[in-house]
Amino acid sequence: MDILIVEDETVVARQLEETLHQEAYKTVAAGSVAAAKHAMQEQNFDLILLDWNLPDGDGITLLRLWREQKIRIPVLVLSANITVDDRVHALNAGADDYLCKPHSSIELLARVRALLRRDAPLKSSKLSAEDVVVDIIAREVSVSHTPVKLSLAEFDLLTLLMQHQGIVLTRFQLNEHISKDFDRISVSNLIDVHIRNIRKKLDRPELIQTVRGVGYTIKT
Amino acid sequence: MDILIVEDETVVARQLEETLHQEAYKTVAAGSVAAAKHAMQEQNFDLILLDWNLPDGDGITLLRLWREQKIRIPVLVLSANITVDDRVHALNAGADDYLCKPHSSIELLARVRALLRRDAPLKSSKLSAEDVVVDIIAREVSVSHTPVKLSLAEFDLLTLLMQHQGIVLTRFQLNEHISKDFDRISVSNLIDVHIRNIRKKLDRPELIQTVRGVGYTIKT
DNA sequence: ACAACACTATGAAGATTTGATGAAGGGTTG
DNA sequence: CAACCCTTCATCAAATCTTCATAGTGTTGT
Repeated sequence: MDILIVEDETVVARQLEETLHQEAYKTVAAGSVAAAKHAMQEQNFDLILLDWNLPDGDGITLLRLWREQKIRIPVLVLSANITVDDRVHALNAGADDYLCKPHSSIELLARVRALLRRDAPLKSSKLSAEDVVVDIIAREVSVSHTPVKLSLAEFDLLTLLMQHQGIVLTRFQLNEHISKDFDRISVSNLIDVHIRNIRKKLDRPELIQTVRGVGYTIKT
Repeated sequence: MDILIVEDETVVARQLEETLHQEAYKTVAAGSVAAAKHAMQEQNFDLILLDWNLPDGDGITLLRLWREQKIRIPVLVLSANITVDDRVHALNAGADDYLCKPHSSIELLARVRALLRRDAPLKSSKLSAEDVVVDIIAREVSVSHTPVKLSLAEFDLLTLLMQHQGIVLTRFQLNEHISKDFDRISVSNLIDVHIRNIRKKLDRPELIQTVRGVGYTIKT
């Protein structure tokens, strides 16, 4: 079993490697996004340990990239202080599990074993409403079994709405989850435009309902 | 609005506080049953977030104690367990709502808002009178299981009346809750018109009763 | 009981707000 | 540079808010 460790702090990386070697896993360490990409081209891995903060980019972008390339290797995200929202972000981007640092070696090994077990396949990562299915890990959307291509923002918006079926989400809440610049306050109708594009692509005008004066929602 | 957070894991407690601070709620964290009791004697709270598992006792006992003391502050129970039994136990003990961990900040805030919107604690996020049900989180109204579409002002007015069943609300009070311009003092029969429209849409003329010379009310 | 009054209900019209939509500029990527 | 995506903007249509005039109903005093 080969495990790729993407972690910039060499001390932490070496600890991880030692722990994993205890159970005879083979490891490769990459200290940056570039190194991780390179390693992935060189070799096939069975599992990836991915640090959230990297010197030349962040883990979430890398993870999204892999998932878009249909790379379905289980990914265990590591983060120093993972907030509830980070956790949501991680799962949205296609992570299979997450672990807060610092952690015990027992905990790490338990999760690694769980992810490597073939008979326990990746957790159900699909959300559905009507005949629309969103696969978070594969980052694919389909309407009555026909795949539909959504852009990044469109996918994230649809996912958020699907994850909160029955709850009305305000434009502000929706905007917070798709914008990378936290400080920028959008006064435009950006969300409206994205929603419109989603509706057009899915050809299901009724799926996302407008709640006038409040926001948008997908009913249960 | 002051919120008491009873949670022993400091990491989780801090996440909760951060989330709540986003919407300008003031928070106090207590890491044990003893600390929670002490905090309750020091200060008045508008809402309590209560973890189910605590180091020196469990949440359900604490909740029962409070309810026996006629402490009627809304309590939102947090738990890692998802079983139906736990949920039933929590509601039986006097909890107002129930949330599983991990959860998104949006979900938490939605439920917190729903619970703070009323003065008298009620189970779950739904208000009802006769066969009319108002779901605050989904922002849906139904009459004998048939959904009814209300406008923003109509929904807010009906909600306010439902939250204060048995209490007569004056036009001034009702107006304050739906108007965005604080300074504008309505001298018109704006509220009357909204009430009329609600009555017409719900087809329940008796639900909202007119109290001549005072305002409107919904009886218990 | 009756009139005078005060308060509420109702219908409709005008004003305002909100969302939908098409198009276009700018940025990024391959 | 070509394709794609994000973002903004102007405009139109529709939903909603607000006002007003008038009709209806209960209340009070004589």
